[in-house]
Amino acid sequence: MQLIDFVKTNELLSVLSGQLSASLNRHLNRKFRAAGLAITTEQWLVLMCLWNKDGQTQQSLSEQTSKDKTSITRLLDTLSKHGLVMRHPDPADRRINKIHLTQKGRELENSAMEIVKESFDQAVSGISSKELLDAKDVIVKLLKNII
Amino acid sequence: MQLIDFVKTNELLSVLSGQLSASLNRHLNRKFRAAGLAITTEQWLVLMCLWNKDGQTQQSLSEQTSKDKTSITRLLDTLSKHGLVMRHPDPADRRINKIHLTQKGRELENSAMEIVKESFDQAVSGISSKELLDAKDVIVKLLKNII
DNA sequence: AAACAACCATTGTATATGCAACTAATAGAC
DNA sequence: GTCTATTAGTTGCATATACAATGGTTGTTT
Repeated sequence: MQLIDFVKTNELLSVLSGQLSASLNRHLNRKFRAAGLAITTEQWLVLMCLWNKDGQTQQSLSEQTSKDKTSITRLLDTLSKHGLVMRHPDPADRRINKIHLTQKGRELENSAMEIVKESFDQAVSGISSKELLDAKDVIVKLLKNII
Repeated sequence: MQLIDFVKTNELLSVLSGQLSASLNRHLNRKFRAAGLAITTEQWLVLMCLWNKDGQTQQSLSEQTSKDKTSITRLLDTLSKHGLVMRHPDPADRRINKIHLTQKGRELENSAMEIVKESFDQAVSGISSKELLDAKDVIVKLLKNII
């Protein structure tokens, strides 16, 4: 018996959502790789924050992504190593790094978002908007219950 | 703006589910630790398969948990190191390891499942059964779309 | 029986994650 | 102004994850 079946009969929605998350993660990682984009889903998530607003602090990225600030430190180490972002110390507050996209980092936006959009379109095919909105509401409620 | 808000306005249900998964993971890990149980959520998932049916192969565990068999190899390395499971080579087919719980591994079941139940009860509080079932259906549909 | 394919598990390598403890810098209280 | 609390970021450690490649083992074909 697949765990998914066990879960279905035991109401473990949360486990299912973990499988969805992991599955979509793998899916996206493979698509990025297949398209020659040397980024991971996690890196994309951080980049998306920066495409939305460049020059943010690590603390801010940590809050937006709900990742530990340690994880952000190391994700940025990798992104920096790959030449997609740079840390700029803030002269006004020397505790702070402002994170800026490089040219290379900015150039990734269109191709990466296109791949993401394709994947998400595939994921939601055959599911109505109402179903998606309702499911999203439930997930938000679950999130609020355990935060 | 929290990423969660960005996501809400952009229909990225999948990102939300990733946050739910990560959040519940952290939540459970902390509860296990607080209760003095030296296991992680991922280890619990594998142990749950074994509590359900002892003596399975790694391949089988891999399929049930939707994890790569490499991940299972290493999860079992850890579980074995901690004395919760043992690998028994199958004399009938020397490619196979049968994974068996130790006494210590069996004894964990009740306390671990109690903690999980508490957490899940907390997560679903204030959400109706219908909402949960509908959300689960949507997640299963999403999963099938990207597998 | 030999050759080939399929299968199970492991190792190498890279990435991601979070807790605890730490350093450094700023803000606030007095 | 000094002492303290808070904040931002990093490092040490343990864990988790997956792809690619490999070693053995079993099954299949001829």
